[in-house]
Amino acid sequence: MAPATATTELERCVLGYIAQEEPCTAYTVRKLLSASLSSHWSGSAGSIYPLLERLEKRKLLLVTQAAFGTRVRKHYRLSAAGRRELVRWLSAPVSTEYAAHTHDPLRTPVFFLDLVDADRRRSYLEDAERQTKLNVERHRAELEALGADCSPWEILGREGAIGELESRLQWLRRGLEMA
Amino acid sequence: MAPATATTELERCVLGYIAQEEPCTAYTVRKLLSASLSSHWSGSAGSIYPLLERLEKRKLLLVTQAAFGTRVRKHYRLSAAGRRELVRWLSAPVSTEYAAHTHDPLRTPVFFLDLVDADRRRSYLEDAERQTKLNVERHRAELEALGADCSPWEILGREGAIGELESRLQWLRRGLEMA
DNA sequence: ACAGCCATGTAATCGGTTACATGATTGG
DNA sequence: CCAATCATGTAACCGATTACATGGCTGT
Repeated sequence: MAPATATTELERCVLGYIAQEEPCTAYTVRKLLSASLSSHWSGSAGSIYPLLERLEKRKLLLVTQAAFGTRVRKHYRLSAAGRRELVRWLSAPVSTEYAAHTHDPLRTPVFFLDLVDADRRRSYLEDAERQTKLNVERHRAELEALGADCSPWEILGREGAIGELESRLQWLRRGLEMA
Repeated sequence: MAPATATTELERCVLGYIAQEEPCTAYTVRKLLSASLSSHWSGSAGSIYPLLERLEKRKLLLVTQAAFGTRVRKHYRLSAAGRRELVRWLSAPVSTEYAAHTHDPLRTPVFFLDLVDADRRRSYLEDAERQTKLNVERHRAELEALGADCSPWEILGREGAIGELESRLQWLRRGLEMA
């Protein structure tokens, strides 16, 4: 009987990080998230520390405490239940909501571009293209800098993000031809 | 002096909808959002009614009330300030945070696929591919059903979503070759 | 009459953010 | 020794979600 474990995307992502890095601390997780080139999650303290407490309370994590001056430093590992939850996430079926998720903050405005003049349209699309190109380069550089020790799935994941940006770029260029 | 107008993406999107449909009601906006194939926004009552109140309080919207039995029905239009805010959104420069946004809920798990066996990897990727393909078809059908009366930018926007899904699909297929 | 949809809202909750407070460690 | 950085948290807020409550309209 799975107790209706409504796990958020971020919670599962953190489970994944911990599985790869265990034993590790909250700070490790935060650094991984804030190092990400995607602005989707910030890895702020206010999100991670309570999240880890939640996972611990749900017995998905095992904690070992070590002295750290006056404070304690907690090292997290996955529990058996945590590993099960992770495996569940990494198995079909994919939630239909996740599959239906399409979103691009640069795209939303495009739906309304007929409301402004051609100059503004051009300047919007040009700026969007310029910034997206920069981001593609950033992602490529990071991918290249990635050691050969990382898993092929890590590489594939990063290539997926690059693919997302490149399709966006190509699409913006079609927009520019129209503008 | 713009008074530090921190407008959310959803707020601006609603401004855009109202500009296209004015005068219109909260319900119109809700229907537009919930009809969207993207699961990013739900258009729930709890989000839209308070949001419109906020925009009204900030003088971005003009309201005319009409009798509706005991209740009132509010018709919204853009104010001059609302139109300015909208134009600002539809002009460069694009916020760097928006430009850096890359996210795909189907991709995140892929980073951790080395943690499970080949069977689960395959089943995950196959299911993801199947569902994504379905979504591409849904989007295409809607695009085709779209009347010729809509703006070319509306069409471009929808094609952008399709492009996002198609790049995802292509990428999932590369994953399947690896799995 | 009443079932079912159209339409407007509210309340509780939730998962994140920013900003703040504070302690420990390291390098100049 | 002091500044910067590493590291652990907390508090206030915020914008969304779900669930609920209610009223009005329409067709049978």
